[in-house]
Amino acid sequence: MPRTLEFDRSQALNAAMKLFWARGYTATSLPELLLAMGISRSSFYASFHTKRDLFIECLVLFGDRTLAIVEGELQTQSPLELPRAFFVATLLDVSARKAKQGCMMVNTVLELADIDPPLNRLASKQLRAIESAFARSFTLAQKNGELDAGLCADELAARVMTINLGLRVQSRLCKSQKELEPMIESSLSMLGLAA
Amino acid sequence: MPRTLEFDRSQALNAAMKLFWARGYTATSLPELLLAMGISRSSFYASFHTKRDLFIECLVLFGDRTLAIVEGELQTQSPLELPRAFFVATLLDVSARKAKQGCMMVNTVLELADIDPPLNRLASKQLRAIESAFARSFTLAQKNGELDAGLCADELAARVMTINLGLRVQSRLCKSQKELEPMIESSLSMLGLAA
DNA sequence: TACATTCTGGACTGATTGGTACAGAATGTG
DNA sequence: CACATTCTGTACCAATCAGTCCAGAATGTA
Repeated sequence: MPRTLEFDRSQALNAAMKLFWARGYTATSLPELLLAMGISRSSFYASFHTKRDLFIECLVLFGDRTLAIVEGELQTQSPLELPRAFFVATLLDVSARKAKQGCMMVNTVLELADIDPPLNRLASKQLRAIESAFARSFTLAQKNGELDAGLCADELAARVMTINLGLRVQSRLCKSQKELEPMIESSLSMLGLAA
Repeated sequence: MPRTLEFDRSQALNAAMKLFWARGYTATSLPELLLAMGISRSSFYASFHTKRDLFIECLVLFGDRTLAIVEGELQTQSPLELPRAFFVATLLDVSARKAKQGCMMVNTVLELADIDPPLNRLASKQLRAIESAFARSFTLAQKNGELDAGLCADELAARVMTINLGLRVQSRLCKSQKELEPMIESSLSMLGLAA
């Protein structure tokens, strides 16, 4: 079995994800993808099948990484600190470029809601997975007595998600990270989780 | 000066806006637009110049109408009731189809942020105009003593806007209006404006 | 070194994109 | 009725789109 693959698949996938993340599905053309991924057309179709298949793979990658951030913070942070840790990790502790790109799942939902329902459902599902992770951590906090058991953990998680979605849109507006920081503080105080 | 225009310009513009609103800029093709507007290619270019020019006109129309809703509610509602009135008017007191379309300005920002900066700036400006209208009404309420003068009116308006953006994204997810209603109540209680 | 196998670059396809050109239909004025 | 003017339908354009195809380059095995 001679001639091995001449490019790093996961590296190419990562480059594609960056591009889709920044420019969306429709506006990212195949030639642009090939250039960013550093591969040729035939290698592309041999390894990734279609543009849409590649997009799905990128979306899953992005969703998994985002979920990993939440789960990761859960290891070291108290559940009450989780929303702040998540906002800081994804909006402030990243390059200005990444912050401006917002969240790939949110971008996808807004771009493709009426255009490609299956992709919309996939992105929605991934967002719900993140919301569930928050809900689980709040339930845990209630059992530990860290969090008032009167509040419904699911509703609190839903509030965090609405705020989160709002902040993602704000980060795609002209706003710099300097403007974003007080917004995050303000949001946390709305949630009753201020410092 | 013989032969008058054979179509209703504002009606055609309205049809175009509906389509752009639902499907976004890139995914709406010229043939689709012509069909929805009920005019032919030459009439289109004679009256609207380019697809992009038409989109700008639609975006301005949408922004003006949204702002008119805020200003309109201001005539009859107390400033403290304004956020609820706005959410209800734009998310619940509309058809399910319209609710699912979200907000055209938000959709535009997310679709075109990196693709067409001038359009992004236009949509951002329109969103800021709405935020300003909220801020003005809160300042007024403080002078009337309806609202605690300790709170900063601008920051309260910014909070309303973040929540608003979050709800617009939620409305583009699979969520029905039945699921949206408790989210609105929950959001108002975060803002300290619950019933 | 020779072969089988696998990958790669570039030419090509048909469809679709936004935009233009122009002939002819329609209508108000004289 | 004739003309000038304006609008509209259609054919057309170059560019770009995603996707296919195949000749030839590259490499592990024998």
